Amino acid sequence: MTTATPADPKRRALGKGLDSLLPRVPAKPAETPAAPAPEAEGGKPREISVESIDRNPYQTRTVMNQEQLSELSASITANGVVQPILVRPLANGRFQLIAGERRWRASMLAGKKTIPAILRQVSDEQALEITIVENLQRADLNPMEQARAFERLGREFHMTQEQIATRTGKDRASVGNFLRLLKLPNSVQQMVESGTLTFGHARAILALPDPEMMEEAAQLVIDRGLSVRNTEAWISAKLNPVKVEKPGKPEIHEDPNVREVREQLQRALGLKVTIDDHKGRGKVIIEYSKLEDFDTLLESLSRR
Amino acid sequence: MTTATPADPKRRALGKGLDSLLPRVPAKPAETPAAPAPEAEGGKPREISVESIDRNPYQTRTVMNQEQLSELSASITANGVVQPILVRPLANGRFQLIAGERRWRASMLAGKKTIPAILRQVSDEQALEITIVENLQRADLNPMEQARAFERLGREFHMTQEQIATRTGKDRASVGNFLRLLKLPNSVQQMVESGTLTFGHARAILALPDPEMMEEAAQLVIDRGLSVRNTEAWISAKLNPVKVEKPGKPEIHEDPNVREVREQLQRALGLKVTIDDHKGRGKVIIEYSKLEDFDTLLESLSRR
DNA sequence: TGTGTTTCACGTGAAACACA
DNA sequence: TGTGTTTCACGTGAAACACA
Repeated sequence: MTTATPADPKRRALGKGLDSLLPRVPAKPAETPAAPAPEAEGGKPREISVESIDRNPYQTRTVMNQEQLSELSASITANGVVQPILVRPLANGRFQLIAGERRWRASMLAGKKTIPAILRQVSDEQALEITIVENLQRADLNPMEQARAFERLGREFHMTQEQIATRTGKDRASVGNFLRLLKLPNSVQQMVESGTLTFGHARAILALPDPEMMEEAAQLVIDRGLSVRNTEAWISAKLNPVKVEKPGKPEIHEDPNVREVREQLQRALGLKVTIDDHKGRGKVIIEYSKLEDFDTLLESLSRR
Repeated sequence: MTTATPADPKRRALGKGLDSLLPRVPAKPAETPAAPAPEAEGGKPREISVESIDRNPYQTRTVMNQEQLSELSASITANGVVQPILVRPLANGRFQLIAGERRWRASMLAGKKTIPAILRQVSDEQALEITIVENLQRADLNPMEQARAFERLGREFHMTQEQIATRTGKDRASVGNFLRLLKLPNSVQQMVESGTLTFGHARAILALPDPEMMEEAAQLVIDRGLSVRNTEAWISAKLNPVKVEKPGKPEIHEDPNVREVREQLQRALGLKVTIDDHKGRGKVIIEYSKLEDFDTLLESLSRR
C-alpha cells in the first residue's frame, strides 16, 4: 500500500510548479542561484548565446502548446530564464540542446540574446535517452504514446523494465503493462490513442488469446459501455467458461470420501448435512426444520 | 452511471488544449476566425489597444504561473493572440478586463500594441461572476479554494447549488460537498488546504457531531494512514456503536435456552459449536481443525 | 533477477437517500 | 424545488502471483 495516503508528499508537489523557485524581481539570471536541471549533477550554469544553440535532433514533439510557450516567454521577459537548459558542446564550437527546448524557444521569442545553460559532455545515446525521459515526464501523453516511449527506452538502450521504471519514476508493473499495449491489434491501439478505450479496458482485453477476439471485445465494451471491472469479469468468464459453481460452495466438487461420510451421516440422522472441509479443517453443518429433529440431534451429540 | 465510460467525450478533450484551434502560420489575428470566448454569445472580436485596458479588479489570483505566462507570450509573438479576451467598455472610454488576464499580460510582454477583444456590456455583478467561474475552471485549485469560490457564488449572487453546478459544470452534490468543507474546524481546513488530508477524508470526517471530534479524527487518519474507505467505516462505527453483531450473525442475541444447549454441546464435543436457530428451524454448525476431531465427531453422530 | 499478467485498494465524483 | 449527507462505482496504478 504505497498509493496516496493522506500525507503522501507526492500529492503536495502537485500544481505548484516552479513558482516558488522563481525570483520575484527581475535579476541577472547568471547571478541567480537557480535550481539545477534534474539531470545535471555538476557544473554551474553559464550564460551562452541563444544563437549558438542547435535544436535537439531527437526531440520528436515538434508541435508545442503555443499558449504555454507564450506564457513562458512572458515570464522570461519579466524574470529572466530561471531553470538552466541542458546542452552539450559540439566540435564546431556550437552547442546542441539536450533538455529545455521550451525554455530555449521561449527565450528567443522573448528577445533574449543569452540563456543560462549547463554544459555537459554526453554521448548521442545519453542525449536521446534524456530527451525521451523528459518527454515521458510531461503529463500529457496518451497511453499509446507512453507505451512507445517505454518501448524505445528498452529497445535502444537495452534497459530492463526495472531500470525504465526507476528512471521515469513509474512502477515496474506499470511499465510492463504499458508495453503490453503494443501487442493489441492496430484497431484497438487506435481506440486507446483516441481515448475511446481507456488503459484499463485495453489491459483487460489483452488477456484474450487472439487479435480477432480482442477487436470483438473492444467493440462490445464500447457498445455496452462496460466498466473496466465489468470488462475484466466478462473476459475472465469467457476464458473460464466451465466453472458454473460458485467458489463458496465447494460441495459440488466434493471429495468422494467426504461425500461418502456426509451421506452416511445424513442417513443416520435423517437431516441435511453439509461438510465444508479444507484439508482436515472445517465445519459440519446440520440443518433441522422441526424442534423435534433438533432434540434428536442433541441427544446423539451429547451421548458419549 | 454518468462517469467516464469508454467513449465519454469529456475524456477526449483532455490535454489537447487549444492547439487544434491555433493557426499554423502567423496571421493577422483580427482576420482569423477565432473561437469565441466561452462566455461570449455575440459580437465579433475587435482589435483594441492593450494600453486602454484596466486590470480586472475582481481577479484575486495575482500570482500567476510565470513559466506558463512566458510560454503564452512566446506563442503570441509567433502566432498572434488567438482567443479574444472579454472586456467591458467603461464610461471614460477605456475598457475593463473581464476574462483573459493571462492572454492580456502575455500580449503586453510579447510587445503587442493591440489585442483582439470581445466587447460586452456587463454589470459589476456579472463581471465578478464570470471571473469567479473562470477561476474555478482552471484545474489547479485545492478543495478549500474551490469551496470558497462556490460559497462566494452562493452568497454574492444568490445562486442555488443547482445553478452553481450548471454554471461550473459540476454535479450539484459535489458543489454541496465542497461547501460543507467550510464547516470543518480551521485546523482541519488547513490540512485539506495543504493536501495533508484529501477531500474524501475531510468529507467523511464531517459526519462527526462536533469540531473537537473532527480534529481528533483528522489526526487519527493521518497517524494511522487510513484510507478514505477506512475513515468512513471508522466514523460510522463511532457514530453507531450499539450494534456489535453483524446482521448475518443473529446468534449474539442468543436465546438463553439456545445458549445453554450450545455451551453444553460445546463442552461435550470439545469443539466450537454455533446454533443458528429461527423459531425451531435452523442449523447446527460444528467446527473442527484436526482430522482427529472430525473422526470423533462422526462417531458421536453415527452412533444411534 | 526479469518479465508477464491479474486482481483489487485507492480517492474522486456522483448516484442515492433523507428531509423540509 | 432545494439542500444535506452517505455510500459506492469508477479507472488507475501498483501489489501480488506466476514463471523462467
